Amino acid sequence: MKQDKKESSNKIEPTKSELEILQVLWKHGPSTVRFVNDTLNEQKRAVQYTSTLKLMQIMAEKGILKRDESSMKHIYIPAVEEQKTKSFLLERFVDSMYNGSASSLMMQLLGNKKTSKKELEAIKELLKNLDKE
Amino acid sequence: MKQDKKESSNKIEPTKSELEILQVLWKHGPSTVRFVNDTLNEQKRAVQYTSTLKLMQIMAEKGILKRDESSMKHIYIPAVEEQKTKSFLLERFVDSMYNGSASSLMMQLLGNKKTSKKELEAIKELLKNLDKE
DNA sequence: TTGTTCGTACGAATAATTTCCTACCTTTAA
DNA sequence: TTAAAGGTAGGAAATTATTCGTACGAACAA
Repeated sequence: MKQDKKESSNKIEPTKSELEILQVLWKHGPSTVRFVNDTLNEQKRAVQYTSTLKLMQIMAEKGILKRDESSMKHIYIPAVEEQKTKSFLLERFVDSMYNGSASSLMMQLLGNKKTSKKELEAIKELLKNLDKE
Repeated sequence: MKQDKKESSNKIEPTKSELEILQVLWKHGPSTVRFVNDTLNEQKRAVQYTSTLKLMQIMAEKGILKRDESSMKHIYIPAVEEQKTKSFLLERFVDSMYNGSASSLMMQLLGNKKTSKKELEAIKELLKNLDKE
């Protein structure tokens, strides 16, 4: 039995705008276009309703989103789990920017002025615990 | 005295292709278009010389690259230091993907199957040392 | 000197992404 | 029953990014 249904290609390659939409869906769960559009306008930038609609339709076509058409107001939901997608994107980022070296990225993170003391502490704590295993 | 010269905007927003070119320059230092193009063709994908030329010219216009035109073969060099650019891009990535939480990213990294044992060890080591300070 | 090779400049074609207009249907309140 | 509000679909336009053809000058070997 095949694993995937009908996605022509199962590449997860969200564009910048698509990622913004995914953020909203990840944060708030399955949503209508109206909700996503409102949220984008509040939190990001002015964008026309039909623009968001179109984009989400395209994402559904591509297989990035699934949608429930049972009611008139379609409900959209990410086709792939948040963690899986983020893992993939992170991996790609590390590969292209740090030649695949996670520890290089770490170094950068630790040296980054923008990473707060609190964050640093949290990271240290995290690793300390991990070390005990 | 102003800090910047004539760059209309000093936003560092390299596109995907531009990033590929930056990688080459970061790795090999100031280079000619010919060298960059050859490297891309060897290590990445088939691309015409004039395409790489055009892109690098555009990058120079944007202020992403500087160039030395003293000899016929122009020499290109990144306008911003590797670390600075990488820091910026990493920060943006963390902000958009992990809501600014570096430790969240860490967690992801540690849970990622693709992060090798060796990498994990290196990271632990890194943090262990950092902890002593 | 002459032709071949290698370089830049620049315009335009193509591709990818994003935006929005228009048409038309459904729901709802008057 | 009708008008207004709110939905979807789809095409086309606008924007951004990428690719490459053509023109032409400089270097160099024959």
